[in-house]
Amino acid sequence: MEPHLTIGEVSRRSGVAPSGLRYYESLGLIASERTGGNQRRYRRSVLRRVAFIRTASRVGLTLEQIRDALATLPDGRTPTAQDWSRLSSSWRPLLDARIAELERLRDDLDSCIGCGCLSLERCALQNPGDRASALGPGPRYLEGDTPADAARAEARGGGVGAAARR
Amino acid sequence: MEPHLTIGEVSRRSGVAPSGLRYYESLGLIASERTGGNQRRYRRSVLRRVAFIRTASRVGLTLEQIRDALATLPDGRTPTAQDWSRLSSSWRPLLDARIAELERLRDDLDSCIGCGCLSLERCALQNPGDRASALGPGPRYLEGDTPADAARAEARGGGVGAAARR
DNA sequence: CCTTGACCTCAAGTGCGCTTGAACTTACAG
DNA sequence: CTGTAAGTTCAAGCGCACTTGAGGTCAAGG
Repeated sequence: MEPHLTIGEVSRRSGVAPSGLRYYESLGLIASERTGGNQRRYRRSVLRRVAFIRTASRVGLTLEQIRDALATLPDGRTPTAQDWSRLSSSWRPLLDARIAELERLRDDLDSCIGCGCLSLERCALQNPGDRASALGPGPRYLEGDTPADAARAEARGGGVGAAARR
Repeated sequence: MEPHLTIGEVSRRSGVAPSGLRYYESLGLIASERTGGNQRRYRRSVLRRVAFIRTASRVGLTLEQIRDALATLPDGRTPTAQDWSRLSSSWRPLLDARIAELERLRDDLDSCIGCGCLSLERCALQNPGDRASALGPGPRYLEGDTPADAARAEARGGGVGAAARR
């Protein structure tokens, strides 16, 4: 299968803007060949790859983590359904953890709502107990000096592939 | 109650770095008085306010939304437990929605995992059906031109106070 | 009085995930 | 052949939530 999709076609079919696709390529998440006139041409498999990237991103992984996960795909051949399945199944625990944390937060909220306390010392909302925090892929990924930062940094750490672990 | 907490004390007791507290103040989320020597002094109620900010932030609100929510607190008097309760109860639907979305994503993942499809046309993961997306407070808040961006922008829109509704 | 640590302001930097703009080239339809 | 839509590169910008650094001031103990 020779590459024949233009960046515009991939963009339309994936919902990712051309600039986004170029950005993905600059990070090594997708690849393209070039025409004589230096224009990108993609093979159809890039669509699945982009689909994976978008979904993984929705799940909350950083592009770096996704790149690492994609790097574990077989080199020579086109990835099989099993390959993709293996990768995406690794999201499961991550999703479970995120859901659990939000539920805990919600329940704490419920138990606090009557008192309106939000006390720093006593309130469950303020003292998460387990220090699992990070809700989404927020900003600041540095390990910090403050307790709050440290706790946040802890909560991080990917669940896919050889994701950067600290 | 005259203000007597230094920024360092508030920082230690809230877990928010001094720079963070100054940043909050610059955005109008908290207030302080000054000593003769221009140093900040806080009243104790700022601790509860900061607690609210941190928790709301964990829930996924932007600082702007939080500021708007805080603006609905009574002007003259110190907020009561009921005031805080009213504010934080507005998080409930937001949390519920986020949880529901993640669960849907997880379930879709489960049904996809066998096939490893991630097909752009057929896969539930790729066609969320309802276009509720946004997982956490990610980047890019502009309403975009692409379908993907539009869908993302839709998913946004706060649930607290007079949050910017487009 | 002096040192030390905590505080001040202001501008700039960071990290992520892109987008935008300028200046230019290519591909294709008529 | 020509017009135009779509492509190219590169640098810079954006939005959020902060942090960092430079250069200086303040407050309290010895």
